[in-house]
Amino acid sequence: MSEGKRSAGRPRDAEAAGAIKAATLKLVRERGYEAVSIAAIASEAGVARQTLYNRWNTKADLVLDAVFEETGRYASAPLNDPAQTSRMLLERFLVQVFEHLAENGDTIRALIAAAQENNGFREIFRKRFVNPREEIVTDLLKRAQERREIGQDCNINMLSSFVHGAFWYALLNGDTLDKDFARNIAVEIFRSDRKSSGQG
Amino acid sequence: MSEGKRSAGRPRDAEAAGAIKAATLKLVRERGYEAVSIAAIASEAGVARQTLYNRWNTKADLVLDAVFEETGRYASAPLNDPAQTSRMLLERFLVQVFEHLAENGDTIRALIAAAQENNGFREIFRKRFVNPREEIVTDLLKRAQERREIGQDCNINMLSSFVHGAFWYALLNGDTLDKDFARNIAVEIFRSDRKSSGQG
Amino acid sequence: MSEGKRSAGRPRDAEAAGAIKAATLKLVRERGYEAVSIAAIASEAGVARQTLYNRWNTKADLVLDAVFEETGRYASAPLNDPAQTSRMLLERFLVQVFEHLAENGDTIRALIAAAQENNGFREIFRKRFVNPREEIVTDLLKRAQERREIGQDCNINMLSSFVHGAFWYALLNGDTLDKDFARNIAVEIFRSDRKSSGQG
Amino acid sequence: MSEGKRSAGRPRDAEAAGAIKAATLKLVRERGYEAVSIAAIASEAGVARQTLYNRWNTKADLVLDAVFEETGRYASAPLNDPAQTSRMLLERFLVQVFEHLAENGDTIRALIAAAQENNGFREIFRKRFVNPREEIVTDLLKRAQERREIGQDCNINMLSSFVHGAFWYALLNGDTLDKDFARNIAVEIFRSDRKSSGQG
DNA sequence: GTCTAAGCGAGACGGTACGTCAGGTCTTGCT
DNA sequence: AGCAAGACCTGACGTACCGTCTCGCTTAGAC
Repeated sequence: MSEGKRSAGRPRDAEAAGAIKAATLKLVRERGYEAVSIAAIASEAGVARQTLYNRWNTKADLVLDAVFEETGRYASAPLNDPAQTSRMLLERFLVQVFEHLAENGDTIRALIAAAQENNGFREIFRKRFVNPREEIVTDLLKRAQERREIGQDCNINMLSSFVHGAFWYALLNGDTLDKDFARNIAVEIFRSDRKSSGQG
Repeated sequence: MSEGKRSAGRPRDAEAAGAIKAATLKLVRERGYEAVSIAAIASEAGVARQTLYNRWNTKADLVLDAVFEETGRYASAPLNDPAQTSRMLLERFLVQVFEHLAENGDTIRALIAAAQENNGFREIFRKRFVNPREEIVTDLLKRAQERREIGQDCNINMLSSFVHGAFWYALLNGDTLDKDFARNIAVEIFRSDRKSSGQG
Repeated sequence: MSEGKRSAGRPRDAEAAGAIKAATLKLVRERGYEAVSIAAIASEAGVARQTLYNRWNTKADLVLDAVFEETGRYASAPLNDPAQTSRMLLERFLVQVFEHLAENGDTIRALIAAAQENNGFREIFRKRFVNPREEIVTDLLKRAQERREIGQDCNINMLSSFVHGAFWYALLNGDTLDKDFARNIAVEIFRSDRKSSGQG
Repeated sequence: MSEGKRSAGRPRDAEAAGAIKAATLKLVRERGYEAVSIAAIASEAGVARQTLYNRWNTKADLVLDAVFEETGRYASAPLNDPAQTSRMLLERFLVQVFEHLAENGDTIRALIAAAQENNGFREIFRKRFVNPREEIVTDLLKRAQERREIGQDCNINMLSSFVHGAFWYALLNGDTLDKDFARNIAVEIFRSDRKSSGQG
């Protein structure tokens, strides 16, 4: 009863979606986003080209879906572990993200690129990818504020932008995202002695 | 000594380069990077398509050149004005940048996207575009450190990444880059009371 | 049994082939073989350029097909009319051929030219165009030999080469192929008093 | 006095013409007429492309010149040797021609092809190549007629067309032109017993 | 000895055509 | 109504030639 009236006609092949997403991820990782054609994905998945068009509007949609299949389920309960400092939690979060990017960075970069060339896709990408991750960090920072690990009038959103911006900037410019980088971000966000007057 | 020996053969049409770059900028602004074909640029410039291929290897090269023609010469003596706080100088720099991006943001976004799809171009883009701007901010921050406006052991490069990352992130996600945003960045970078302990 | 199993997928547009061949013939007749581009044919036929590439490998293949469409079905039952001398039959055949060439001579010349520049095409042209016509003449000459209208040890193939050679030579050199020419060929092939000794 | 007033300016490089023609022949023999570009000839000859345009209007003109340089000087005094039958003389002439074609056949075929695509060139080709060779055969046949080796009312021009037509036809269709073929042509042209009535 | 006219090497230029590729739509018969 | 297959239209790509042009340099005879 849950799904209302099943529409007439042949139902969609249940295995097709999985095969297509798997093929998409495989090819995008191997060759890069731009070098992969829709025909190549269909062929790799053993599926007719039209089947892709039946389910996704654009290549970007499809790749986004494929990446999320794998990616959507990360993220981690322990980010509000009260036994840890917020700095430690942020660092741990970033290490997780960077590990994910070690494998998927090129694909993500391609998605960011695709988002620049298609406003509709940029919205989808923002909603399904950017915003959820942003929320994780702003939540973390809010708790830090509650726990007095960070100043009351700090601009949480701006700090979040610093965090994400820093690694987007690095990612897009080809810098390596390693544990040091994660720690350095966390350190600098939570630094108390930014102003030298604190030392006088 | 100026230009060495002129190579043999008919010299390149001096006006063509200008016309091509102008046409490129015009079309990229009107239609976006991906929607502009080489043929369209050639036609707009009143030039044979082959002439473009004679001078640039890829569309990205050409657009980069065209953008730099206009863009390379901004940037601002007064960033070391000793009568101003570094926070004010940073804010002023960001306002300048954002004004430039108001017109060229779409093109820059397209270039960043193109850089993700072509490693060679990413290097060029980094050298000719990213690094110079980064240097402006790190220089500013170093002087701030010398003037004790910022802590001695702050990570200058990380703060610079925060600055650039913040507005790249906003730019790529479709946020507006206005004067408030510029001020907020500067405020947060130079905040003294980040840690709540400063209030205890 | 007629056409075997129809292959999957959308069938080829049945009208397209006709339109394309008609356009091809029209343009080749108007402008000559070399001056006709594939794009022009496609445009004249109201069809995408790619459609031509889907069906024919080269312009020569296409033109050959187009010419044969019109040309393949001539040729004439009455060439073994026993009430006529072989000389008359040959003359009548040549008149038919020359009438066809009056309209298609330029196209045929272009095909012969194309055959010189492409060995594969020369083979096709020979099989589909040259050999069938040659056979008509050799058959006629064989019957003439059986009917004692021509010497028993005459070299039929050589005489056939004389016939076709004579009008190819004329065609390719721009001479007119009229009824007189047809008659003169037939007369000379069947001449009894070639050697002056026959007059002594 | 012979060559009128020499025009002012730098005289044409005397060696260039030779080098260009040699390069032309070499490349046309190696690659075929259509596959050779003017740029390739210029490059092979070590000469500027414009130099070719200064001296020849089209590629066909150039190739024609190049072939004639080598070819114009054949042909043979002994074709009126009174001690030989005309049949023998014709055979000998054809053997000479076929030997020449063994090396230059492809080039000649290309020229014939080029003549079909350019009326102006066809005229030149006819005057400088076809007619002289035709005259050799018609002269030979006229002498044969005077010597009563051939009937008085034979159509000399038609027989000449048979001779040239036969080997053009063979050449253009890719048949081999060997000594047997030469003999068979001569035999058939001079056959006395064409009509079987001659045997009755 | 300049002057002048032309050829030359080099190579850019406006064109035109090529053959390929990809995207997105459509039309079949089959499931 | 979805699917496999594949033809179709559109339009961009990068390459190859063509014939013309524009440079700076060279080569001569004319003045």
